[in-house]
Amino acid sequence: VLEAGHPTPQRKARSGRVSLATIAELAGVSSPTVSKVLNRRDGVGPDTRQRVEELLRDHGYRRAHLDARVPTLEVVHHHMLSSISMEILRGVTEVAAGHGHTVTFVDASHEFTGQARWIEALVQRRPAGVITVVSGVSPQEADLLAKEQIPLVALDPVGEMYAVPAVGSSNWSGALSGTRHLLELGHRRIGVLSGPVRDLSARARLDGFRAALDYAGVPYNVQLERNGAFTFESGLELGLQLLSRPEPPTAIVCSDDLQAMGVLEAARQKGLRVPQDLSVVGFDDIEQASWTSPPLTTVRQPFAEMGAAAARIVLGLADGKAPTQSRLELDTPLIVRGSTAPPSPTR
Amino acid sequence: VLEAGHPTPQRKARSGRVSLATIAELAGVSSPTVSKVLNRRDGVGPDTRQRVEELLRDHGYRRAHLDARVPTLEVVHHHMLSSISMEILRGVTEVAAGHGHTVTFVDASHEFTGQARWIEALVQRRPAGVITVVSGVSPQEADLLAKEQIPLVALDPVGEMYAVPAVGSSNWSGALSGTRHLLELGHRRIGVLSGPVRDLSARARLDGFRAALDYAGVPYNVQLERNGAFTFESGLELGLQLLSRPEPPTAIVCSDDLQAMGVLEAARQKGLRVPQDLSVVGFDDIEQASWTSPPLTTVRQPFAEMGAAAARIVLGLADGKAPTQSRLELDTPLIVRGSTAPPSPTR
DNA sequence: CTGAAAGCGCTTACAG
DNA sequence: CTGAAAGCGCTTACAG
Repeated sequence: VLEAGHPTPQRKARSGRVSLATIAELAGVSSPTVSKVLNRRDGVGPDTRQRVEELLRDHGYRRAHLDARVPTLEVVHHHMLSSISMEILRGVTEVAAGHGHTVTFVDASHEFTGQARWIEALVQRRPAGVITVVSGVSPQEADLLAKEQIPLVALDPVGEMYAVPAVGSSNWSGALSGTRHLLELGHRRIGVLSGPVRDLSARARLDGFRAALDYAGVPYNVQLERNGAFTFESGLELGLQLLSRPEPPTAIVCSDDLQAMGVLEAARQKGLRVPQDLSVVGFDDIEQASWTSPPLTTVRQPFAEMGAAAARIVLGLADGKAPTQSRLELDTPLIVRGSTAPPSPTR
Repeated sequence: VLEAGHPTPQRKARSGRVSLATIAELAGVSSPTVSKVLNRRDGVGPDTRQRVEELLRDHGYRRAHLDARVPTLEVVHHHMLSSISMEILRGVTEVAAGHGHTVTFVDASHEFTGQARWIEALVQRRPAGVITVVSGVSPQEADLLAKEQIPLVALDPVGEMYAVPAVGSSNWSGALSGTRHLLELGHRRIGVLSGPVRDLSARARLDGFRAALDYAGVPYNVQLERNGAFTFESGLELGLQLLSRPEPPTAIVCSDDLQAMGVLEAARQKGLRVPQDLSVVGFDDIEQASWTSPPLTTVRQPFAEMGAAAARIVLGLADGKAPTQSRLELDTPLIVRGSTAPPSPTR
């Protein structure tokens, strides 16, 4: 029953949605009160708050606008790295969700026709922060983000650093401990498959390998070093090369698990048993590493944790908190499985 | 030089950004004019437009608010499927980007503390559409999305369908052709590893397998059927069971590549050579399938294409276009590699 | 082609 | 605890 004389102003229901003012009217309170409830501010009586909350819910109220600074972290990929990218994304998402942020997946590996460059589109969207995965960002891109005050963290970046905060893992120490493991088992003729030359983390792994030999007083034999890509095919091809030498290595350290899987296949093709005739060490500890035959001894990169750490740093940056260090390196433990053993005495 | 008497109102530069009014002032035009330029409406002279555009650019103008309906597709995962999820995401992203849409990655596999249920948070964000990956959505969740007019497409959903448009692949025909391939090679004692019983696509694969036998007049032997999970471990365990039988199968059809990799390992442990002593067929054609030893013969699911198709359908739905069919099935070609061969005559 | 005026959907600062 | 008033950052409808 309407009270006599009570005005019933007609709200234009734009797009069929109720406005804050409508809710206020229905609740018999003012707009500021509804606004306070909506924004979880205090200064609203418990009954009023509850009544307004109910109305808001029942009428499916949604704000008409969102702040342009959207609670989103954008994760930019230039190369898709299948299960690795997924692990990183999982880590980022977990932290982001805990802070009420959403995660946008950006594939910058190819520019789409008619699209602005990914960075321009990204800037337009005004995310709270950006995380680049594996391949970093150009100095110009970093500058643009800085100018736009969009915080950026590089995850395991390749190449130069332009003072962008970064999260990586201890590539050098990882390769060092993988190599030491082989040395301790008694190997002396150890081959190494390195990664892309322009890739700093690949370089760090190679240096860690060399450092371990050096430290153990084992002379470095360039003949046993092969440079390749982070792929199965590369591991297969270079593994075959190394194993076809007159004096083949008794162990091979790889810079990537895919490579190591290629080496496992090379050994198979050469009729060599792993680990009896050849020990193999990988890098990354992807899921498949525990399913190879034998399961792969490898250096673990904690991808989900790296994603989570990167997310925490961007989120902090967005809050005006400078990171305590410009580069965070997570630990790379050696996971010993079945692909390593002492060298056979006959070889 | 300032004109005498020209007022210089002080704009409060909130958050350091210029407002539309500031730009209008600088351009010596009114707000409506700037608004028109901004929204690419006509009714603005070319010179004026150009001047305003320049000012907008030079001052890095950004709108303070965004329409709540954001050009975003949200991809919801309940289980992470490593490289498969990544492929799907790639397909979705490519199509979305082509339509100026962004892709948000939602991990609904566990609810985070203090967070609303993922669906509530999602509804608040008002994406243009939602794609669920592999595990679908509850009827309540589907209803909520329908009520909120947020279009939904289920990618390869498990279980019931609640009239949600879906994109899948031809599971039944895929398993049929994988099995036929073995029959044509001469196999008769063929084992099968099925997937989770509640999973409709797993069921379709099992049925395709049975249909192939049936059609070829090969009697079905339940003893050679094992029910398991889509994991390496499951494949290893059940493969071992099957291969330990007094009359082991000469071939095994798997419902998943990971399972098939487990079977490969089981064969190895049993001292059986693949494909001479045992043929193995997988399902999915994940990247690793070509790196096993021998490379896996498998039924390909075109994940990126499925993601792309799902994206096209939600985008259409968001545009008010009903899909031409409620379920789209993409083709599942058989990829013949090295893990299948005629059965050895001695076995 | 342009802009004064009104309006929308909020929020803020403050008086009571 | 509540809300009238002012204000922000836009857009709309229309007069010129």
